[in-house]
Amino acid sequence: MRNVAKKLDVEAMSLYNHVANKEDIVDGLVDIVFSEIEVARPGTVDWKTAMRERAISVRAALNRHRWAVGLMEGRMNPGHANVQNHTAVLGCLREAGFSLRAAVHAYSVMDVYIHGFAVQEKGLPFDAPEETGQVMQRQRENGAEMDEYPYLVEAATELAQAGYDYDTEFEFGLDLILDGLERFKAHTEPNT
Amino acid sequence: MRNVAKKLDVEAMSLYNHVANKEDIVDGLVDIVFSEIEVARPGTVDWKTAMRERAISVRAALNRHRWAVGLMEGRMNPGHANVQNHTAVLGCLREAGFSLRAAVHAYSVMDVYIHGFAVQEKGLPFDAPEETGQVMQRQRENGAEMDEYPYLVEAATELAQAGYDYDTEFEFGLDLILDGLERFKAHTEPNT
DNA sequence: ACCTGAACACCGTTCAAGT
DNA sequence: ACCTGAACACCGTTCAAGT
Repeated sequence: MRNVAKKLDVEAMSLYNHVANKEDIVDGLVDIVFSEIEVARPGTVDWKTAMRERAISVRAALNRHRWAVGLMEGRMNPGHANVQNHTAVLGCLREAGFSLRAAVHAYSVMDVYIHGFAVQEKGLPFDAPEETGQVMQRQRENGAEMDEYPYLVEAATELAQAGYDYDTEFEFGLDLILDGLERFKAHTEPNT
Repeated sequence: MRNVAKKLDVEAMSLYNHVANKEDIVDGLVDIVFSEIEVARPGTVDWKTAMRERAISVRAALNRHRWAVGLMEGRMNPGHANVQNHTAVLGCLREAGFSLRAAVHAYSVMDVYIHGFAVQEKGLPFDAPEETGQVMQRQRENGAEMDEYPYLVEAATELAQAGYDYDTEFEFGLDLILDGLERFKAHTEPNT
C-alpha cells in the first residue's frame, strides 16, 4: 500500500478512497494477468494442442509477473478475464467430447500442475546447479556422512554438471498429463 | 515470533538466544512434517505402489499441518528428514530401473502435483459447492449475463448438486501421472 | 470529492542493559 | 548464559480533520 501510494505521489491512506483494500487491488492486477493468457478460439485446433498452448501461455504470463504466482487461484472475487478463461477452457474440453466430470478432472490436473510448477520454480532457493553444491556442503558441515545418501549425491553432481532446464522439465510433465488425459478420454468414451 | 514467545511465557526477543531467526524455526518445524512422511522400505513393494502410498502420506501430513503447505519445497536449509525422504524416493525410482534423468523427471512431476494440489486445496475460498453459488451470484450482480458462460454455469450447478470430493480428485490426477510414468518407463527402457 | 496526520494493531529483529 | 525494555523499520487500515 505505502509503496503503491508512493509511486502515485500520494499518501497510503488516500488509496482507500478508490479501492476497498489491498485484496481489491490484487484482484484487479491478477485479472490483468488472466487477460494475457491466450487460448485458441473454439474449433480452430484439437483440444490437446489448445490445452498445451494455453498451459505454455499461462506459464509465460506467470514468468512475466512472478509476483502473481500463487495468487491466481482461489480468488474470491474473480475478474472478467478470469471467468472468461475458465469458460474457454471448460468449453474447449466439453466440445471435444469430455463429459462434465471428466472436464472438471482434466481442468484440475492441468491447473494444479501448471501453477504447482510455477510455485516450485519461484520458491526454489538455488538456480539449480549453482547453489545445489552449497546446500550439499552445508549438510556435510552438519555432520552428515555423504555415503548415507548415495542417490542424492549422484543426482546433485549430475545436475551440477549437465544443468537443469525448467522449460523441458515443465513440458515433460505437461505432455505426460496431456497424454494421460487423451488415454483417459479414449477409455471412457470409446466412440468419437 | 511474538506468539511463539507468548506460548513459552517469554518475551519475543528471548527467542533469539536459541534460534537464528524465524526461518530457522520454520526449518525445524517443516522437518518434523517431513519426518511424518512414510515411504516403503526398499524392495518391499513395486515402485508404483510405493510412490502412490508416499504421495498419499504426504497429502495426509499436509492435511494434519496445513500451515506447512507451500513451505515444504524450496527450503534452503533442508533438515535430516527432508534429505532422507529425498534419498528414499530417488532410491526407489533408481532401483526400479529409472535412469537418473528419468528419476528426476518423475520426482518433479509427482511433487509438483502433490504440493500443487495442496496449495490449491488450501487456498480455495469456497468449500466447493457451498460458496460457489455466492461467487456466481456476485458475477451476476456485476452485470454479467450468465448465458455468456454456459459451460461455467453448467459446471457450477453440477458441482453444487453432486458435491466435490477432494480425495477422489487428488487420486485421479495421481494415478494419471503414475500411469504416465509407467508408460514412459516402458517406452524408454523396453527391457526390465 | 478527495487528501492527509495521527493513530492503531500488527510484523521480525537488534542491542544495550540487566540478572 | 539467558532474559528484557526500548527501539527500529516495516505492514494494512481507520478516522477525524482538513481543502
